[in-house]
Amino acid sequence: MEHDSGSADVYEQLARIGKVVVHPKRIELLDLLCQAERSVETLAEAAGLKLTTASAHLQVIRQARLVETRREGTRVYYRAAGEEVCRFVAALGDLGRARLAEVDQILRAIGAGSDSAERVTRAELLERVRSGEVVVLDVRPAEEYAAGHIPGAVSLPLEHLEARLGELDPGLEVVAYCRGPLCLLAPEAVATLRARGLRARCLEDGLPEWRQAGLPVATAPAGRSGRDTPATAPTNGHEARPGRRR
Amino acid sequence: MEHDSGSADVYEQLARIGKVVVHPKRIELLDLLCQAERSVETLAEAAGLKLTTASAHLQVIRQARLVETRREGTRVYYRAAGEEVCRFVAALGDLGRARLAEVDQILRAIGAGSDSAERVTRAELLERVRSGEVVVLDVRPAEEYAAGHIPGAVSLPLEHLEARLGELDPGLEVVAYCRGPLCLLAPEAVATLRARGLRARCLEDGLPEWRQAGLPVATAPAGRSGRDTPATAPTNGHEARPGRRR
DNA sequence: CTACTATTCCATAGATTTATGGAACATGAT
DNA sequence: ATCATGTTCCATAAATCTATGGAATAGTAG
Repeated sequence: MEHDSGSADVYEQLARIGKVVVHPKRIELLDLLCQAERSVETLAEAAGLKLTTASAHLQVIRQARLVETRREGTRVYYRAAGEEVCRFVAALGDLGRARLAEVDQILRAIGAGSDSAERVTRAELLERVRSGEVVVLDVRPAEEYAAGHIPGAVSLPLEHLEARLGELDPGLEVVAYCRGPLCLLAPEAVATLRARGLRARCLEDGLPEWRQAGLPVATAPAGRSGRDTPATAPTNGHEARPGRRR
Repeated sequence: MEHDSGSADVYEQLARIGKVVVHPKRIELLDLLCQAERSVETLAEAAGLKLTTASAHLQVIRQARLVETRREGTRVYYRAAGEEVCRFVAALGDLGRARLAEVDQILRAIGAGSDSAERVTRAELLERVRSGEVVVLDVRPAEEYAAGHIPGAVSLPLEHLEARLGELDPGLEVVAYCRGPLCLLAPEAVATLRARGLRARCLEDGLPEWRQAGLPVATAPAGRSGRDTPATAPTNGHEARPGRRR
């Protein structure tokens, strides 16, 4: 009564968004989509879902307008519908880490927890990469690197890390990054590297946060070179747009 | 495979939070709790719920650790469990306004939409209130004013606005604020004031955003009895000592 | 102690959601 | 045209969620 009917409608609308994040797999899908555009099949596989189930989930997310689609031949590519989506997912993760002891516990179990004294800040990384003191490692899957990465970073997906350890200059410190605070790829990579006697640290957060901080993002084919050709890949329009910050 | 089992667990935990915002009334409750601490009965009434239903919803929110409780005599007071909660609710609202045309439409219908050229920025308000050019009006219910308000603001709940119009100096411009971008109180107040020929504008956003911007928040009696020594320790001084209204 | 109040717990009927197989569609190749 | 592939739509059984009345629980006042 204190609230007009108008407000009630607003909350009803917002619940449409809530409906998306009530299911763990949908959060996972959304998280993946904040990294890069992907086809249904790829998403299903990455999230461990049957195809039809994944499609159903994607429909739910789509009805909330949190994703947009693009058709390429017979495939349909989904992508996050704007920066607010990524910001929302980030806020959800932050809240989880802050309030749910379980989340922090899980993360901490592999050294990704909040005992992050070991993490490199974005500012520090920017400075040290400029002076050539460190090598930046993108340990996410190659597609995600291709869709957008820190300029100058080398793509070395975690799954290939062991096999390609030799490519790293043992004299340089490694700074690894991945999808964000909830992602375990970089912490695992760092653990592996340290076990081999290399100096390695994680970047604070991941690529989405880097992007949201307004820092430059490069898109280029996944290759194994230190050099980058910041050519915009036409195969995905996700980060092609100059996205506003803040 | 690509994801370790650990990650799956994390998403499962985050879905606990999602479960809260899947129901419109729970979003509404959370929104109210970001303004001030409240008893179950008050919350039920404010959200238009039966008591047991409200209690049930609050249990769900509690299980996600998004609220904390405090017992005072026979009453139980709920409050938002930290600033991250308010930030999350704000992110949800932002996302809704950005992506769901329906939300913006509803808000716009009463002049609270994104055609906010008319809004006063926080910086502007700070400056102008210092030089005494404007009077700041808190049009939320008195309890919420008591729990925290912009220093120097006058409490004049919307429901009493018409009756107490005479108290306003017609020479000064009025800046009204309420709960935030989704709240309709201030826009309505401004509409009323303008209809009477007064100069009036809304503040951008509401008190939670003011607080999150790091600006000072005062807690004090609304104009009645009451101590104003913050007894609670959480991030923001949720303190209420209202004489029961009505 | 008893009476009373504010809240939570419990049981349940009714509504909604989920996973999934199979059918239907759209697109590109033959 | 026909076929193959990737995706969506549809139907459904199993699981989960919601609102609500009534009972149980704490705290307070006589």
